[in-house]
Amino acid sequence: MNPSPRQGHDARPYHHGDLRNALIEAGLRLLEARPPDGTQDDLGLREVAREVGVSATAIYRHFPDKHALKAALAAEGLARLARRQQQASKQAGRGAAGFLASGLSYVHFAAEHPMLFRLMFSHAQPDDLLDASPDKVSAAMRGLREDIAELMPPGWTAAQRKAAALHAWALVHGLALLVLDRQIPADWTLIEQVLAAFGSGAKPP
Amino acid sequence: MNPSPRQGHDARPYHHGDLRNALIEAGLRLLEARPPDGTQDDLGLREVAREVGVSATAIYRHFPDKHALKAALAAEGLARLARRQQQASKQAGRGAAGFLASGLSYVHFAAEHPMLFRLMFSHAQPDDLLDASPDKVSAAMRGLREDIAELMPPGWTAAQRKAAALHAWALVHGLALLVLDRQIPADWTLIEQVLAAFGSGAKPP
DNA sequence: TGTACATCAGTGAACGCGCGTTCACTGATGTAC
DNA sequence: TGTACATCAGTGAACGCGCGTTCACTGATGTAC
Repeated sequence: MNPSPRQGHDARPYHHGDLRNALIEAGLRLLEARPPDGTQDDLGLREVAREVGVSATAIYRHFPDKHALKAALAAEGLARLARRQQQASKQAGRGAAGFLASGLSYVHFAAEHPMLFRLMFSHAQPDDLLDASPDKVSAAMRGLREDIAELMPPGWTAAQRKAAALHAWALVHGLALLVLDRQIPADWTLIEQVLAAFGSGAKPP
Repeated sequence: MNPSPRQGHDARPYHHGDLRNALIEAGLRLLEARPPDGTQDDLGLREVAREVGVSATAIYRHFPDKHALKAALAAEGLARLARRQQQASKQAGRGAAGFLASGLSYVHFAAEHPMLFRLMFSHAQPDDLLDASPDKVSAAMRGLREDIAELMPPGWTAAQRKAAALHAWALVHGLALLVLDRQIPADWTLIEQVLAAFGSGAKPP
């Protein structure tokens, strides 16, 4: 009958069994609140527990150790990036416009969630994501790669397609990190121009 | 007369007045010895002192704080990268071959000194390096940009040149970091193929 | 050449801190009879 | 409906650790006379 079984003084920001989700959300919140320059190095286990309002040791009911918690955060970030890219390219249509939208959303995501973006790639499992497919990072990348495939003339060889896909990923990834590390200004007109030139200029070597 | 004034029991790896250099070299050595995955987060002040064989507080004679020490390491790394790029492109000649050599040396440097490369960009001063010039990062980038300038058809506008320079930098930077984060294998044939295609395919949008 | 003194690079103890992880525990919830 | 018991999420104290920085100091080197 009582929807809140923790007698009255229960003001926790999560319901029974949801501490795992609450921890992930808290971790994301802390990452968002961090200075984007990467100065404040590491997300702390105790820090996340504090944010949720729970003892530090409670985390060990849901994650074997600190690394597992961070990996879960990275996975959530990758899922969100993938969702955003798919959404952007679907909305823009196929072909060059889709590629531009997808690539721009990649850089935008990094700029808006700098510390999460850094965490995603420092905790993604090492794997050849251009060939091997069914893991989370490659899921996040699939949208971008499909758009690139659409751009390529049908006569291209597999090697040319692979090189073009790598080129596109490296380009947006490099742009994202140069913006995050403040090596270039977040000049979206310029960035869009670079991506658009790549999308429209694609041709076999 | 005595070339080693520190009576006999002087087995320090540096000469009088050279502790600053010894600290920087020790820091570089420690960075080289670190796992490349970025797992071992931070270079410690005490750690560097230990490597030189000196008390931790001795560092404060030469650097105001930990950040200054790391900035000096970053500056040294940037200088080495710049030297290497200039050397590579000079040897390969001007034009597309020079660009390819310069870009490849960028990615190679990152792959060979992963933690130093990361440090360089996490401690470089935030600045617009595409326009503003006379600092250390832009010195490191100048070689690459000059090679790109050589590639561009004379009829290009300033905006097109700027976009192409950014494209080239983002491309090699992205490739470097994807390799460091093990998102792609260190497949040098493939990487060279991507850079060569970019170098030869440059044309105005 | 010898003495007095200032300089200054490096020392070592101490500070307060936050960290990840362990451990034995508490106390509410769900189940069996 | 009531009682006995197992489960299990979360607690709080404690561990050992390494960190950056401070402080008063030591002792060798260089300089002035």
